[in-house]
Amino acid sequence: MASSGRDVPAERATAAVNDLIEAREGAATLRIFLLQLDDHRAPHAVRVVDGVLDRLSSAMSALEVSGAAVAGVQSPAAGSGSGGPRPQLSVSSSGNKKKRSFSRRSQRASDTKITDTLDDGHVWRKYGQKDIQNSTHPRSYYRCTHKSDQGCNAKRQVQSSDTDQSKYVVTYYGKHTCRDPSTIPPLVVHAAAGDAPPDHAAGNLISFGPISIANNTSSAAASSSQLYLVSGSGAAVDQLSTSWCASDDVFSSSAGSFMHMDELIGAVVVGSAPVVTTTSTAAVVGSSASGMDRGGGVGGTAARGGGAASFRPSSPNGLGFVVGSLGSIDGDDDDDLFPMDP
DNA sequence: GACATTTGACCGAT
DNA sequence: ATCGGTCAAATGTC
Repeated sequence: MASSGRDVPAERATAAVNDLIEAREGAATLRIFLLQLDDHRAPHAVRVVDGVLDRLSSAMSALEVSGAAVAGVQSPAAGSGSGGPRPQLSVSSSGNKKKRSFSRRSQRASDTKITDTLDDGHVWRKYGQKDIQNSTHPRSYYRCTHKSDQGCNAKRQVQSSDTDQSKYVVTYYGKHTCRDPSTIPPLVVHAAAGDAPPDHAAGNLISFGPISIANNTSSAAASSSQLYLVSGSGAAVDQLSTSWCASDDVFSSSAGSFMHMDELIGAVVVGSAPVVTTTSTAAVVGSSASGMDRGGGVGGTAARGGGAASFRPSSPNGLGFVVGSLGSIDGDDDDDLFPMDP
């Protein structure tokens, strides 16, 4: 079958080039690390790594000749310099069914990898699948699951390898601008004397990463619902304790017990994920947060400074959530802790 | 009910 | 005309 001298598929070549690049970067990192080692064997290790780097460099320069064509790495219209995608073509309004603004392929730099797992630490949402001309396997199209809530434009295409069924050719487009809950360091906003929490909040500060709200998003669900709770009493303020939130129950490791949401009266929640849309970071959302339940609540504090806020209806005591950019939560200071998408 | 996936249709590029 | 990427309605799952 494959013995007829066919060219290496572009995607495989691209993957190979990318692997070389990554290998070289890794080796370079390792070299730096070795140079910092206080070990008599380090110089020898550095020489070995240097050799590896040389080999990699020469292999890459050899590929570079035809590599320009090979590389999806540097797609023709790759807009790294030109500011990304070319201007959107006018949306066809002729059709009464579907209209769209296209972002065509090859408009952004891509990064192709061959992996044996589809789990890359991000949560993806599949939005299409196509049979591809010279491929035996269909290609699946994914976008970051945080596209809707954070405007993350990362995408990937996944195709089973033609040569090795157990492997996938994964091509990434765009970069993640979202914050994955599992990778976010807990954000703790210490209440300074000047920006004291509201009376009833008793200094409880809760921060969380981007959330998808509903506890149903497969692997992300668990981490999405992590809450970090800082007790507001005395020295405990400086103690960060990890809390796990399942539905309405919050476990506080410092408290050593489960707390019901209702007990967290007036806690201030600071997050990075605009549950609503990225354009509404300054909106107070009481009824339309896509995932958050709605209802009335504390309001005052949570909404102060312009975080998008929504409130759980099940919380008669008015636990408030501030969702979205922290913004100038305590005044006019432009003290955003999270960069928000335009 | 909310969210994810499937799948046929649409549409721009080639 | 064909291909590939995306949309969005229908469907499935929790």
